[in-house]
Amino acid sequence: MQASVPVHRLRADRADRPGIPEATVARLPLYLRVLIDLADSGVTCVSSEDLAAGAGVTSAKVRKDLSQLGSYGTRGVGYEVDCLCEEISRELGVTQHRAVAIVGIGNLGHALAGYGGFTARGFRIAGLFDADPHRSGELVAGLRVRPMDDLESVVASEQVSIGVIATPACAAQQVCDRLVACGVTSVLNFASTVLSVPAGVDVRKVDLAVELQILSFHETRKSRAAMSSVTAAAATAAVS
Amino acid sequence: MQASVPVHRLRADRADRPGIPEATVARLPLYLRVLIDLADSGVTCVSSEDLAAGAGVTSAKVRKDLSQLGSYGTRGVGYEVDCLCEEISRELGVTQHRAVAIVGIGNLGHALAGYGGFTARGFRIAGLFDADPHRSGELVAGLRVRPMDDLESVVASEQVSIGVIATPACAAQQVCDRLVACGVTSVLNFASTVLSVPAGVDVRKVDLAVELQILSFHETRKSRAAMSSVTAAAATAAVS
DNA sequence: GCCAATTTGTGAAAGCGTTCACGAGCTCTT
DNA sequence: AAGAGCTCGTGAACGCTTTCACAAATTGGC
Repeated sequence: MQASVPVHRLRADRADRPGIPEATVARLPLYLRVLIDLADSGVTCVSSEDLAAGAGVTSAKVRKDLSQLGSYGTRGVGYEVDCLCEEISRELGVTQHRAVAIVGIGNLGHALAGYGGFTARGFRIAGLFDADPHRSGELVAGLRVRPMDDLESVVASEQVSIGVIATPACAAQQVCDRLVACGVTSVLNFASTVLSVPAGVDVRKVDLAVELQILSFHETRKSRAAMSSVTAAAATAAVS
Repeated sequence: MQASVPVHRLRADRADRPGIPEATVARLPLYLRVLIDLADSGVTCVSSEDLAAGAGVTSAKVRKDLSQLGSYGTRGVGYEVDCLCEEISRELGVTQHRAVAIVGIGNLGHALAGYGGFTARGFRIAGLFDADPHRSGELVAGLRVRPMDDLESVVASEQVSIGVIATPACAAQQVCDRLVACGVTSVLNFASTVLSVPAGVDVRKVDLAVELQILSFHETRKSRAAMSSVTAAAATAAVS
C-alpha cells in the first residue's frame, strides 16, 4: 500500500533517501572502526584521505559513501569525527545494542561467545544454545549454555533479532527454520550450507574454507605465472 | 618481459585464458562443495539448475562461471560431476594440500585449529604459533603450539604459503610483516585492522563484527520501513 | 579583503558483474 | 531418421560500483 497523498515531511534531510547501496553499507563498519580509534586518540577532524588510509579504501570511495548519508563534511577541512561516528552508528543501528543468540557451542561457538568484538561494537549476547544436553549448564565466557528447548522463550524475552549459526552443516537448516519461526529476521551462518529462508529474512554467510580456497587460487595463479614466464623464457631461448 | 615470439602452445586448451573474474573465483569453492556432496551420493551428472540450487546462486551464473574454465558440460545433459570436481580443484589449486600456519592461539585460533573444514578441503595445518610463552607446548587439536621464534624455520621447512592471523589487532601488522618476510604470499586476516603488504601478496579479511553490523543495518532498515509505513498510514488517515 | 591551498561533493565516464534470451548440440521416442 | 524436449554456451543489455575530474566552499596568510 503506497500512500499517494503528499505526506508532509518532518525530516526532509534524507528521509526520502533512495536506499544506501549495498557496497556502501559494507564499508560503513570499516569507517566506524577507524573513527572510534581516532576519537579515542583525541582526533576531532579527519580528511577523506586519512579515513580512506585507515579503512584500506580510496578517498573517492569514502567521499561518495559518506555523501550517501547526507553531508557531514566541511570543504577544505574534513569530517568531524564525533558527528560522523554518531551518524554512522545510527545508520547501522548499533546504538541500541541488538541482542544476538549463538546456536552451536562447539569450537567456533566458543570462540564467538568469547570474542570481545561483539560486545564492544554494539551487540549483546543474549543466549548460547547447544543441542547436546551434556553442554547445557556449562559456562562459556561467563554465560550459561542453554538447551535448545529454551530457544523460543529467550528469543522472545530478550528480543533477539540476530541469530548466529555455528552448528554442523547438517543441523543448520533446521536451526535456521526454528530461529525464523520465532521471529529472528537476520542470520549469520558459519555452516557450509546454503540456507533457505522466507523473504524478509537476511542471511550472511561466513565460510572459512572458502576464504582459504580463494587464497589458494591466487597462490596457484602466482606460481603458474612464474612457471609460464620461465617456460616462455625457455621457448624464447630455444628460438633464438 | 613479454615474449613476443610465437610460443608453441602445448596446452592450447585455456592456457591463454585472460584471467578468471574474481566474482567467479569466489563461487568456485561453493560449486566444489556441492559437487563433492553429489559425488558422495553417487550422482554422476548434474545440470546447471541443480548445481545452482545447491550453491545458492542462479543457473545463468553457474553456466557463465563454468564456461570460464573451458567447456566441461554437455548440452542437453549437464555436467559430469567427477570431471568438474577435478577441474575446479585443479583450478583452485587444492589438489596439492597447501600448508597453513595459524598465528595467535586465543579463542579464535583454537577454533580454527580444531575446524575440520580446513583439512577436509585440501589444507594442512603446518603450525600453530603464539607469542605467549606459557602457551608454547600446549596441545591444541592434536598439534603443539610453538613459540614465535620457530615461525621462520617452520614456514621454510613445511613450505607454508598461507598465513592465518588470529591475533589481537595491535599485533596483526607485525605478525603479517614477519610472515611476508619469510615468504608467505597469502594472508587470511581475522584481526580488525587493515594490513599493508607489498605487491604480490594477497590478503583476505574476515571481520565478524562487520558482518553483524551489516545485518544490523538491514534490521534497522526493516524496522524503519515498518515504522514509516505506519507513519504514512497515520498521515493518510489524518488527511482524509 | 584577496589569493593560494585544501578538501568536500558530485556529475560523467569507465569498468565489472548479472541477467536475459536464444542458438547450438545432445538424447530419446516414435 | 526425424522431431520433440532438454540443457549448455554465449553475445547483448542492463545495473551496480568504482574511478575520474572539477566546481564549490572553507581556511589561513598577508
